[in-house]
Amino acid sequence: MTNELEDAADDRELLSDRIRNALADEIATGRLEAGAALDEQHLADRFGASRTPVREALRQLAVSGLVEVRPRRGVVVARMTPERIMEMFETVAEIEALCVRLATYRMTPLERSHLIELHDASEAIVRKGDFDAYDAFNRAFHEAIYRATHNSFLAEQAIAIHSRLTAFRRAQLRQHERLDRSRAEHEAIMQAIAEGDGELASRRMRAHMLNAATALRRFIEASKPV
Amino acid sequence: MTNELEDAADDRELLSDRIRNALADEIATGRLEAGAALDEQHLADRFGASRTPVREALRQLAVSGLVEVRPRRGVVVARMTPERIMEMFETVAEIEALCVRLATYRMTPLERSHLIELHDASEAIVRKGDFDAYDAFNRAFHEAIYRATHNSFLAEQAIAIHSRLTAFRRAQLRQHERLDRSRAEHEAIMQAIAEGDGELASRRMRAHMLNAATALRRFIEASKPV
DNA sequence: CTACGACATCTTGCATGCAAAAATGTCATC
DNA sequence: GATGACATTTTTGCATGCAAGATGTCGTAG
Repeated sequence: MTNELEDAADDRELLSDRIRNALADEIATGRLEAGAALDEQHLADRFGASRTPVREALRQLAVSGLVEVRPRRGVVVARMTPERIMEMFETVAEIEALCVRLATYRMTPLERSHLIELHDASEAIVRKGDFDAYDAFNRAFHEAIYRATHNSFLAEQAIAIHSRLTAFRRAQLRQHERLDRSRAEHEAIMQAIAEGDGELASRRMRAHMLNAATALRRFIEASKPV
Repeated sequence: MTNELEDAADDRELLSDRIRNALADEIATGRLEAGAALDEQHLADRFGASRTPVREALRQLAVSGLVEVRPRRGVVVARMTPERIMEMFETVAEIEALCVRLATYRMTPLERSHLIELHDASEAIVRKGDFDAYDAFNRAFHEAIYRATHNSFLAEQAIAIHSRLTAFRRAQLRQHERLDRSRAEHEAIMQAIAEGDGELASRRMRAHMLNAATALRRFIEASKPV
């Protein structure tokens, strides 16, 4: 009778939602790798549920693009081409750029000081070379910017798209010098924000994100010697 | 045994997908109005299906934000506050602005001439005051720009967000002078594209979208004398 | 007349059942 | 050894069943 979700958080939360969240997390973190088949019965057994909530979860994941449904032929973790990944990175870069521009003009002093705090704390993380901690910080940093746009719809969209790249970003950030550069780029963005120059912050953010993408591309090409 | 989907397109398409598409269309066009309850059994009867595919469709619509699921209390068509609508408009405006900037720099001559053709044809539509035709043209115009970014992921996101505003845009465009102004704004955007000035095209597109939003806001405030 | 609560009804959430399509395996033929 | 027809197994797509939670009604107490 034991299953992974048995003592999960809230009993009022729907089973299908918990399964969806669990799978989304596994896909985002890369524990479920691209192309992996998601057998309904197998997942149902794994989560101690029936196929119905599993199916609902899979259909929902398909809408957010994390899995691919091939009618009557099963569901697989979304398999993305390098081109598509680069497209996603460019999109995220542009959205981050526009978020930071709006945020620069709209953030409250409180939001600004919170962002500075976050950024300052990241120095210690970089020094320790703690990839997981930097990952968490990075997410917090970018989400703080999204929220500072004072446009919650935009923030939601940004978070959704950003999170779809999590799996790739993790791989890419596991390089020490990239961690260093990432923080330096954040520093430059912070400066532009401090000066109230949204356009400059925007350009720097775009460059920051595209640098990350380029680092990733190199990483992919290096590890896949076709 | 008659139901609305009986002679629908492709027999290989999943029932749940057809139901989802049908509902998405009804919500986008406003035939199903915000706040309307979506009873599973009722919809199942309406589509000549059982509750299972209906439930799958509803859950998927919830992910794309068209409906709201209140656990154990049913599903309703997403009810949006004026603030949220304005947020959505701003988001769309910014995304359109970035799309047209990228498109200006990347579109092929073929894409450019296609866009010009579309724009030219819209003059007759405005003269006739054919709202539905202009609606269709407008969609085609904007989607042509999305595609011209040569970033299909971005284009998909843009289409998804744009379509969520369809219901509101329709209401807003049913004013003759707005139709006229809309075309004039397109004209200005086309000019910037022709000059290869992506930044200018971007600013004009943002203004164009925000004008539409402002027109809508007036419309809403006028029709809701609280 | 309002507030409260027991009861009845309706709806949802999930499990299970079943038919059809797809995948897989078997075996004969070339 | 490769190929293809056919049987078997597996898996999906959808229908149905049932229990628990939500909602509505009505009677009674205050």
